[in-house]
Amino acid sequence: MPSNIPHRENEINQLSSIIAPALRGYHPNNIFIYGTCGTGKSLSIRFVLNQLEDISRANGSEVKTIYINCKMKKVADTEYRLFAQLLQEMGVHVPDTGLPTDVLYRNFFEKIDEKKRVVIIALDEIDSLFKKVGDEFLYNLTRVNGELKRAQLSIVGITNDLSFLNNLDMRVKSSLGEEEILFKPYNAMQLKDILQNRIKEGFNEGIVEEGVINKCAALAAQEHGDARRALDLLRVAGEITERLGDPKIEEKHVDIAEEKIDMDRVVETVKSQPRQSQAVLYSVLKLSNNGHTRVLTGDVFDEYIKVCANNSIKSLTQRRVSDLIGELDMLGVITARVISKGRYGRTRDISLAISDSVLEKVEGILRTRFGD
DNA sequence: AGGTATTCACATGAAACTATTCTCTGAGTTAGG
DNA sequence: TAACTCAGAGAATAGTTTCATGTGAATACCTGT
Repeated sequence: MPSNIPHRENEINQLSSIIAPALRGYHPNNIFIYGTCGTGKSLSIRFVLNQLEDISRANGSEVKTIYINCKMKKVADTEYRLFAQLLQEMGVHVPDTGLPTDVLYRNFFEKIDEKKRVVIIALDEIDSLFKKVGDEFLYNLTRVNGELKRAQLSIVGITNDLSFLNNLDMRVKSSLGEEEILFKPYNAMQLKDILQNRIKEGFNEGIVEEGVINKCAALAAQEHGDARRALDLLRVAGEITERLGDPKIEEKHVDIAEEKIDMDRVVETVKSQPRQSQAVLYSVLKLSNNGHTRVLTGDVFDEYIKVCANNSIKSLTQRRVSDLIGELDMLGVITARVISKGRYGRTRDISLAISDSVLEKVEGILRTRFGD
């Protein structure tokens, strides 16, 4: 976490002024924050919440802030786990399983309401949780305030899905969206500034060439101004330079970094897929190697059955394979477009979405796992 | 020629099932007093 | 009598299967000219 956050002064001020009443024991409005990824949303809210806690500690007011990322696997990606995590943050341990959800819910209320205070909960990537379990938990949470006797609860929702608010139930929408803040993407100039800031803290002077900063900023600006992307590029370029023993970071290192980030991402996701999903991917791979111009769901399924037979794996239904193909598409390993071939049905047009060098590596991994 | 109806090959949805892991509870057992 | 053991009921979750319904447009089939 950097010590200062350039180009987000406005947003941070807004956030602060909305949240500040907490220090005087008032209930701050619920806030809804949106903006694409890498625009500093999480960073800003965490910064503000930290400050709030510091100040409240200093002047003795009862404020508790909780930051939770709803996307983290095994942490808060279901309603049960969200409340489990909230309770954890309040200092109560709850088991992973075995308890009914509404018990957690009750415990949570009692815990919050045990004394007079203001509690602020920031739910990052709230849309991913919503997609999994619907908006019931949000409704419950927003409704809480009326039921609490002593404490006050405010919610900060963070999402990178701009249309998220529209999908919500009206009641939740009006309650959660009391205040809205939009984080705009950084432009290339701002990205440069951010990079320069970090370079001052992270690198020795004169190591990073001017062109490198421009390049990182430009590449990231193409990806809707994603600052994290820019910083990753710079960091990986730095690592590569160090490994090669070169004295300075140059543009060519950024090129390698770009390639490597992509490669690592794909290889990691492929490796971490369950066996069935890998088998499906392997089938896609084999088919497109055989020069099929158009790989369709049916083709993949047939091939997949063969792969399963060869490896004595229990094969799944077509329904499931169809979903797996969709998942691989989401992961960006393959591209699967739904097309209609008129009289000849509707299916997915599937192709690989990875560059040749990465492909080679992936193929190696899968081949050792499934043979020919 | 132009318009409508069919039809294909899956997509997409919903519900239900399987297996695993874990808590809670109460009955039965056991050790110690 | 308190402490311990253990089986059974219930939960949460991930990953599937089963059943049901949806769908875009290339063709087949009509229609009237």
